[in-house]
Amino acid sequence: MHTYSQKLNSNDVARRAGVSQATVSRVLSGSSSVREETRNRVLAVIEELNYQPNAFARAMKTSLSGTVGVVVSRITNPIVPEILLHLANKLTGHGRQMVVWNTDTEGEDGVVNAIRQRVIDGLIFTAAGEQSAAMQAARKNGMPVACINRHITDPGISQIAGNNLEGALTIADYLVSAGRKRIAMINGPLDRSTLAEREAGIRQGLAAAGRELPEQYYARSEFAHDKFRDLAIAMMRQPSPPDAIACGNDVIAFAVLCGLRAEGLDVPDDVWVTGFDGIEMAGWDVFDTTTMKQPLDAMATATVEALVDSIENNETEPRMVRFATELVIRGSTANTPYRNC
Amino acid sequence: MHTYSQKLNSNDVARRAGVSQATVSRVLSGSSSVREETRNRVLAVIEELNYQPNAFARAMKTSLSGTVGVVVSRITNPIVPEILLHLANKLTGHGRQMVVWNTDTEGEDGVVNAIRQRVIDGLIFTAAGEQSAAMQAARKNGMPVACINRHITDPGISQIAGNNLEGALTIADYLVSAGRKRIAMINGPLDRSTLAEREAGIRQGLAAAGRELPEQYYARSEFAHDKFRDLAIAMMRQPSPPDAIACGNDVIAFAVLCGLRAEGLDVPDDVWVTGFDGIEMAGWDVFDTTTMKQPLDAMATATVEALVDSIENNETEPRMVRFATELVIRGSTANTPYRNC
DNA sequence: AATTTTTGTGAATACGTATGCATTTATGAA
DNA sequence: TTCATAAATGCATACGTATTCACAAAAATT
Repeated sequence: MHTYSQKLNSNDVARRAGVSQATVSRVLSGSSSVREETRNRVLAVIEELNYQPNAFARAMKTSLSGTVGVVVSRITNPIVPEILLHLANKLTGHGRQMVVWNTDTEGEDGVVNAIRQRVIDGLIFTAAGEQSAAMQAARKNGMPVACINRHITDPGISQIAGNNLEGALTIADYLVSAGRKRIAMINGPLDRSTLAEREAGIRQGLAAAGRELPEQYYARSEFAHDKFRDLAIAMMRQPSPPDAIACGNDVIAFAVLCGLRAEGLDVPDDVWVTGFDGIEMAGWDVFDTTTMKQPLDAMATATVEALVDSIENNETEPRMVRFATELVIRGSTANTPYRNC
Repeated sequence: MHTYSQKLNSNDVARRAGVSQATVSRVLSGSSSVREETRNRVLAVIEELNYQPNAFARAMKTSLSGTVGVVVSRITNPIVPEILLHLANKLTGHGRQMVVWNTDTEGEDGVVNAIRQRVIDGLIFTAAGEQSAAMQAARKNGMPVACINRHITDPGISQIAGNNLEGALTIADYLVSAGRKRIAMINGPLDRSTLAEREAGIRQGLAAAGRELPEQYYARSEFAHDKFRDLAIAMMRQPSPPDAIACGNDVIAFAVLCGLRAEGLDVPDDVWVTGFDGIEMAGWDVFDTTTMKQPLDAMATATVEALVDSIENNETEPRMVRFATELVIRGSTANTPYRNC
């Protein structure tokens, strides 16, 4: 038999330690100096009674909850859990919790309420949403915000992302220098800054080689596996199909590979495929996708640091960080060496 | 120019509406009866001032936060985001928020603290963890708990899962009746009830057909893509390789398919493969995996209902629900019709 | 009309912590 | 030793809500 841990408060601790409640509070928050001996006595009682400070009372006084919100657009997009994993690890390291909102299916009401009620100390955006209700609510309520893997025009907000333009330039150069003649691109919505920047990089890279991205080698659709798959099929059924398809990200590349497989085409013999992001699945044999790897771990670290500094130290200077990406060559392109200049 | 929404409290509303603070509280919580006219007047002022009740103060009084915790083992396992998506939707429908802990990399300290401090009203377990620190802490602190997609021996906890045994029996019957002669199984850790139950189902199903699962056709490893992949390769290199591999779940099946592809084997000509779960990716062309689909949406609904009832209505009777699964036949097995008896 | 019951409302209090202010104790300089 | 200064601690209060108790008014019952 056991009893639920009875509700203790700092007064109980204070009484037993022979100090005032204020001292207990000071020991816990470390805000003010407490004599070594007194501190140890209090800590011993806390240990002995198994006392846990009341998070709500603390939050009410400080207006800080220790919780950070994360807004994602589609949690089932495989890159999202990878990002969430890193964010959660970093936040845990700061003694913070993570609330997740999936705006795709939930809508934004939940986040907006949380912002207005300030039940979170700060917000991380993975989803686009420059003009989203959540972003506007955050701005209006003066809530610290950081964006990971997205660029927005507001210069007052910390933004941590990979260098998509440079990465895409490298991909274009890699494909051109490997002798690909008819390079195509399949991309997703351009209101996602990552995809827009990568497309710009591919176009720019081709132009630098005196090439271009002709209309019939370019296709774009909203974000849906089957749509990308069908675009790939349609593209390869053209009279003169491309011999390389650069995709806006790995997930698009997977869908394209599915389409090619459905058409009975061989990769890389018939056509090369490249992705972008370097998510785990890209290394699986069935995909084996050449990709541009983003350092998600470092990006998550930077994002959390920026946000936490903004929360704890009233740091107002936004941080704009671009991380270098790394070309990972795999079987979806012939195994040719490539020296990045 | 704008100002941040100034901090209002229920006293401000009360004053402006010409009532007492208690009445404002009653209007908001709906706990007690308020005259129609008074209520409307208060609501009008709330609207006018754009007042938001303070969630922390409310939480302190009621000892309820409106937040539910979800414990997952590995958020990057593709079935996890699918489950989280459904859970989040249902929780949002109940006006609740979701905190996620990924015990694989974060450890359990975060959850345990949250439990002890009661910053969450209830907890949903996706991860195993019958003997986990979090589960024990939840029990010790009398926190409402529900398990989805996992079975634990504690009969005092609501458990919602698919009928793994029946589903696996069906798979075995399907493979046998389709004429597969050498049926193998590749599985993950048996301390995951889902995998254990499915293995039992396969064995039982084979036995019912007068067959068995010989040692050389059975392999198991911890949960890691490469391990499953290598197990598949090793199994197919045997003198008399199997002509069908039943996998503990879809993700294992994906790894097996990767191994088969690496070996240059054809599916389903050389060997059939089945998964279990029916996650989205199983329908992608590169996998095209025959699987046993679990009704995750319904399962999530049942889980959240059980937990919320337990929280709000002090419902103590645990709910044990098993959902029927559905065989989805795809290209990883020859497209033979199957009549489930 | 007189009584009982119900309904609506206000005053006061408690939840558990952090912190400004006042006070005591320790420390160091003269 | 004496005084000035710094460090350590206690007292009291505020954070914003929910809720008990008391009471008045209205409704229902006799």
